[in-house]
Amino acid sequence: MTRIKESSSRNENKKALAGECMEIYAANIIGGQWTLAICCHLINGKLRFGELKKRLPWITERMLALQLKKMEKNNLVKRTVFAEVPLRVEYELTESGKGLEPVLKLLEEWGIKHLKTMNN
Amino acid sequence: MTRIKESSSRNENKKALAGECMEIYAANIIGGQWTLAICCHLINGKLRFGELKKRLPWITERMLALQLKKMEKNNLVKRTVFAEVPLRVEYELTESGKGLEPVLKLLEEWGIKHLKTMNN
DNA sequence: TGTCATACTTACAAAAGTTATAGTACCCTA
DNA sequence: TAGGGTACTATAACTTTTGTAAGTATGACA
Repeated sequence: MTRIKESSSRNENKKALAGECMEIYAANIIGGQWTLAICCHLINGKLRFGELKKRLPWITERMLALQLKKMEKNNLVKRTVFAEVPLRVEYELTESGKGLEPVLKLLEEWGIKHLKTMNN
Repeated sequence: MTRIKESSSRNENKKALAGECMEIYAANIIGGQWTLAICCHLINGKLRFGELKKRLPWITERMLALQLKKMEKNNLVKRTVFAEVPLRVEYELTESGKGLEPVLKLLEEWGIKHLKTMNN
């Protein structure tokens, strides 16, 4: 999972900020390059690894696997393995993950407005 | 400002995602390590460079300057220089920046709830 | 003349995050 | 026995972000 150095100033700062401020904590959790994109696709229901891959044409398998693992660890998605052949693994949002929906909506609204202010 | 390589896959992916999805666009804008922290402090009114520095004890001058410059470019903050001696420079949120307030609130609420789900 | 305060900037280095490419394990089917 | 599909993993290279330490410009003031 690309280990991080617990003792780096960078990491310390990040933890300190997230510790004293819940919006920063939240932003850290949803902040990976592909995290929100994955959320957007899962918000309509569960998907298999391969389905997600198809919907995110530019992601590499490694990144998809890494992000999903991180999201699972962060309690955003639930992973279910079906012992079939070929193997089937399904990913779906947890309750906490679904709770992001209003956040995403607001972010989207803000983004639209903000983009307009940038174009003049 | 630490130039980025326009042609990297990484940058292309980022642009593609932000282009098709406004919540990702928004997340990219507020996603710097210190961006939200700075917003939180400016939400109560304008502050000078040195005042911000005091309120963010672990930030380096370099990072503060970089983030503020990026936030100015992204139309989140307005920079005003007063030709006094010693120099005085004030930073305040733009209208767009102030528009982040409800987003921050929701993020905070989500963060609090989410944190609870992680502690058991 | 030298020191002080403010608001930066620069050069360099380290860390974290992302991408590229190839390979694994499982078991089914031909 | 060989090939195929699914869901990954391993390793290394590369890009971006952040940190460290030192230096700049300005003009007031002693």
